[in-house]
Amino acid sequence: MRESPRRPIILKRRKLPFQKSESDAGYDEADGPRCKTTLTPSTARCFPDGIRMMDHPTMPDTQVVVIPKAADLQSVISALTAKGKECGPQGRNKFILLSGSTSLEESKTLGCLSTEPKGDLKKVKQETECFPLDDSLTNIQWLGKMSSDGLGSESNQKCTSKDNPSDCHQQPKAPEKEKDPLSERPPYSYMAMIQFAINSKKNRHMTLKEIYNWIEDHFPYFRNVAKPGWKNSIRHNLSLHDMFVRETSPDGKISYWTIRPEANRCLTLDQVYKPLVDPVTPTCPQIPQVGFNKQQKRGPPELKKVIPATGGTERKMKPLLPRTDSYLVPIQLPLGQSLFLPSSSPATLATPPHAPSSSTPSSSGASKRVRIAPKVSQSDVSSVMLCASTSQDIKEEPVSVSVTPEALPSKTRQQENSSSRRKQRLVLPATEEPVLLYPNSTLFDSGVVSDVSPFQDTHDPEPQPSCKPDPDSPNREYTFKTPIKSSHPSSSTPSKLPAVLEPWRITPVRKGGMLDFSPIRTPSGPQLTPQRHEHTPFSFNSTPFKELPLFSSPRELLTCSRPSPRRSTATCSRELLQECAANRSLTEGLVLDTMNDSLSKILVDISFPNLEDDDLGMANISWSQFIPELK
DNA sequence: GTAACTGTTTATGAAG
DNA sequence: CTTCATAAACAGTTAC
Repeated sequence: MRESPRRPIILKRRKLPFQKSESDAGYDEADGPRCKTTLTPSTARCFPDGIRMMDHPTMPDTQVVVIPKAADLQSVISALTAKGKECGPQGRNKFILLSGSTSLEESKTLGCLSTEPKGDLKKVKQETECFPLDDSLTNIQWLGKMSSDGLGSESNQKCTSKDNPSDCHQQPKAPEKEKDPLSERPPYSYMAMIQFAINSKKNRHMTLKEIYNWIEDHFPYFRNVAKPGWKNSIRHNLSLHDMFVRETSPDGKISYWTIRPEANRCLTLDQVYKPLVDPVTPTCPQIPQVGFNKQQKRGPPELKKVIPATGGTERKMKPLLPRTDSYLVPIQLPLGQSLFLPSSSPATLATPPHAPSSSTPSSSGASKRVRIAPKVSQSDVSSVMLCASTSQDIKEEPVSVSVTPEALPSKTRQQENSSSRRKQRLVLPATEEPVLLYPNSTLFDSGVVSDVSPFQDTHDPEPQPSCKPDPDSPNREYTFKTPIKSSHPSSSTPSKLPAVLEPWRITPVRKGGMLDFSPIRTPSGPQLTPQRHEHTPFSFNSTPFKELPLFSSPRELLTCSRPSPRRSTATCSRELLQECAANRSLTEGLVLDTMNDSLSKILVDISFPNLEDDDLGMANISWSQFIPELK
């Protein structure tokens, strides 16, 4: 490496301490009084009947909101948004949304809503819906009232739109920059630019060449200034990040790249580029939303840093990171026993005893670098993925759909058997799409039991059709990624903390093609099938996710409200899970905390499988009844 | 066969 | 310690 890479602005740290930082207060000075967290009639504005809100027992800034199924989610979100705004950063501005049905059968966490004091709500989205998200929700413009006319500088917004005329309006022409846009490197990371490129297409897939072209077209720097190596970097990024999925055309002749829908925030260039109206005024609405996280403390200085010394009048980019800066944090809702029903699904808390250490990247000991796992065929990979990616990068944990060798095209199989280094597996055409086994399983041993062998070929004989995303969506079969992406941390940007080590993060697949991000573990039932490993269709092992402040367990999260060291959580987590299994008193979920991040989407979905048998009627039950802790 | 392209992986360093 | 950029080796594919 001869030259130090210029770190894109977006690379600014996004990670946030889970606990609310006092420094955050710096952004809300303009806001009204901090609201007291307790829900009062004044704060509970216009919520449809049946909505229950309660303060989270341990998270001072969070409230649990139970929304009747019939309720209009959007209106609720709007109301919550308003409420969050009122509350300001010190108030309860995060909401765990639980959908409540007349019975709890379908109750689930819809997501978590985090609001910003500034009022630009972090939207909540029912991520069980198909991806990619509708632009209305994924559009980040809400983040900062941005106007696309500020697109600027580097993004010369040339409307190339050969493929996508819509790009023209999507990426409005930027005022010509005075500054020699041709020689200025865009402040975006390759990952971001790739996303911009891919998202600029309606079908959201692009060939490598198209990506090159798009980038060159929109960022002349790469055409005119950058060394040829930038293409290598593009390829590298495509391969490296889980969010990018390579697919081939039905005829197998064309290879194109897509973004995993659940990881796709549908970022487009105009969405992240915003002029800084008043560079010296940190009160810019966007600022609070910038995912500067730790750097937020420094606030303005950081921001200034990204302002061109010469220009100074505009912020080069909206510090919205396409990756996950969001914080998916596990939560656990203490629930009455009644909520725990014997699982009809393989979901289980019965985490097989395993030695997480063996698969833990950190377990490599002193080795600074995580070694890449040995090449394994995809079919051998049994990894568990939790998918809750929200960001660009969310660095998704590998999703692993176990594919039987038979399911692979012969060619692919041959490659697997060959000594070829090429490990990537293409997304298969829908017709060849591998099916999941045990779709309901929420726990995949393989991932968990890494000590045994994460690469064991499960050879699950019976594929399951469930969890089949839109056939046209890249969302199908993420498994055919390289092992590095799909199962183990390895690479120049090593993935950390394999999801498999944290069973509580495992997401079951829900039938009907809907994603179910529920990490909830139900007591292991008879269905617990040890062989079931890898079949989560989506995994969130992309970078962002890895960045999440992880808790060894939801309990830890709730009780500690602090980030815990990532790498030493496996054991604890397992123990906790076992404990949970024992007392059946916990419901776990993930909370995506976007409070301090740019992330706007909530990808949390906690489901309560098998509650249909439960007699509880949500409509008639107050959470406080079975969640005493929630007062 | 060869070059070019594409994709994967490893390695390293800067910045935060 | 993490994230990202960069470089490069290497392998598979494709076009000529």
